[in-house]
Amino acid sequence: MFFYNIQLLGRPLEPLVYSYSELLGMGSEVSVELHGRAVKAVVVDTVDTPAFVTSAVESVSGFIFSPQQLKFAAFISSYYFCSLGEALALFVPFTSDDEMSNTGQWTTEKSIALSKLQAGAFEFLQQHPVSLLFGDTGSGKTEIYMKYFEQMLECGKRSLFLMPEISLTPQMQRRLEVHFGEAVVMWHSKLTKKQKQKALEKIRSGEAGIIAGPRSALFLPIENLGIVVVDEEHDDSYKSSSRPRYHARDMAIYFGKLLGIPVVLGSATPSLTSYVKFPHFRLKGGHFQSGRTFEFEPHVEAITPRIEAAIAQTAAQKEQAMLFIPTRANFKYLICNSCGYTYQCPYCSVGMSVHRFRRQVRCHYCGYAEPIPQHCPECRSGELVSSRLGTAEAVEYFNEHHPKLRVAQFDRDKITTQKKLKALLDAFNANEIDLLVGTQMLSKGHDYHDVTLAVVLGLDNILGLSDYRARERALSLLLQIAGRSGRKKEARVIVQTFNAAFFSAYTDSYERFLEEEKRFREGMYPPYKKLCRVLFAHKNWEKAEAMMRQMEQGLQQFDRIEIVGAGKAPIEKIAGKYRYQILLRADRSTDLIRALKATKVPLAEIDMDPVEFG
DNA sequence: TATGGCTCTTAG
DNA sequence: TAAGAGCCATAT
Repeated sequence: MFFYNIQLLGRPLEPLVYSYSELLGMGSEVSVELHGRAVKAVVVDTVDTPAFVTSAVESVSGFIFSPQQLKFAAFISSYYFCSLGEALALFVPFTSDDEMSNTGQWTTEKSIALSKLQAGAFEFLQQHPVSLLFGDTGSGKTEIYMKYFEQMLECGKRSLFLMPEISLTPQMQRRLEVHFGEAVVMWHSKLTKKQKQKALEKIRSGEAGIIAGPRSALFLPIENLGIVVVDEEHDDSYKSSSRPRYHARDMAIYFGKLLGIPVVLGSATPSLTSYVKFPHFRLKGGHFQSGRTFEFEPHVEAITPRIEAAIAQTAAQKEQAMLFIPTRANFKYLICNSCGYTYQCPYCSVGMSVHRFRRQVRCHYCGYAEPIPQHCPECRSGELVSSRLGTAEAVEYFNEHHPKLRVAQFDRDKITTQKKLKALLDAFNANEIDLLVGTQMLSKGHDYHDVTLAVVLGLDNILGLSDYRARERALSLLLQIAGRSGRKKEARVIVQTFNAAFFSAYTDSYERFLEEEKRFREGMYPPYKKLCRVLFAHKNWEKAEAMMRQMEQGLQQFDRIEIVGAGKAPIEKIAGKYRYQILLRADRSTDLIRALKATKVPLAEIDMDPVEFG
């Protein structure tokens, strides 16, 4: 009988000991019984005969996690503070019915032609293990990636292409398939079981040459990988907001080092972190280098006469406009005009948003909804007035005041499926829509052919966040949205803000912003310092606070880390749980990890390199 | 005295 | 994470 340390997949547990009559290799995927139920698990160690009674491994699946995958998982587990079993659960195993065959034969339609500038960029990227392609929208970054993929295919290697969101995969798939046909495989968590199996078969057989998808694609069992490309590397969607709270861009870089293969990051508005850490190639130009004029209007978010006129005029010229508002629903808040009370969710310390069509107020954190209240529950006399304009309200406004204008709403409330997304983008590009009103969704790399007016509201709300990246986020958002316009024809960008001095200083050069932002971050924030957030959430606030204080005391023993703050989280309660947090800063992550490992208390949820501070 | 809901403990 | 034990409040 042999005894093994076994990690249960997806469970936050230390390894458990099981026995088996035969010798099992490290990384073997097995099925074991826990509480009378079969659970998938992985063999991670051999151990001596234990003093307690063990049960036997039920079955062996045949899939074996490679030494590299095990090493990768171990790194994720230690860096992001999760069990090895939780890290291993990220990886996609082959199942026994995935067929094995020979390596694929890849044929590409025709060689990808690059401009002189693009060729220069390509050469640059090839010379560095990790590099940043800092290219304006429309400057042809994708062709450069594709050239790299083509070259990989020629030497028999596969390429992994990461993008921030599932919603971006169909259009990229079409684009890749023009050149690479059947060698393209898209992977994401929303694929059906069948589609997943088909994709895995193609990966296993070697037919797949280019594997593309959002962050989960990083954990596919790809043999013979030659390059990893992380497109739109600045995008926060790469950071997982649940355990393991990994950053797929950072993990792609780690993985690339582990395999000894190049990693290419690409963005029109790169993160300061990548800009500082890696050599970059500046790819300028694109559709319309000077094809945008920016106008600034100092105003709180509202549809002003100037904006209304600009949109009407654009439509009159048979051209298209987009309107960005960082808020869903009709209004974000309902405020008492007598006592100033903001109508709050009973389960979360956030305001309820007004959804007039549904005649409801809804909490955007926990989903709780109720009929729109008529009177202030605090003073019982005041009227409730709505504030902070949202997309739905803007759409209704235009429907009412400009009935001939064809308006569509582009946000999470309206675009709930891939089908709806495609239908809307098709309609927009077929010129059946004059004005697209949307949230952050507008800023993602969807294809819009011919927008000549971009109106951007509410940036001050982002700039005003107490987040060290508020400036970076607000400016990159503006430039990403602006970049959706002016592709064929000169475009106008109207920015409603009281911070025109800030935005106007950088609209023509994100690079200049990055250079100046360095000074602001130096000695305080990433990439010059490491941050870590430790969150405590519990129904009982005393318990959450007690655990937080206990951990704070423990952390005070370490002198290479700084406790930036410890107390209530900015959003004190979500879904009935009270939240406390500790923010830590250090020069090196190893010091943070050492202190946290030694101090860990129950309830503590550790978020390394946080991107959210609420 | 049974039943459900909740919290806490523990898993091999 | 998920199941089981223990505890308390309330129904019966």
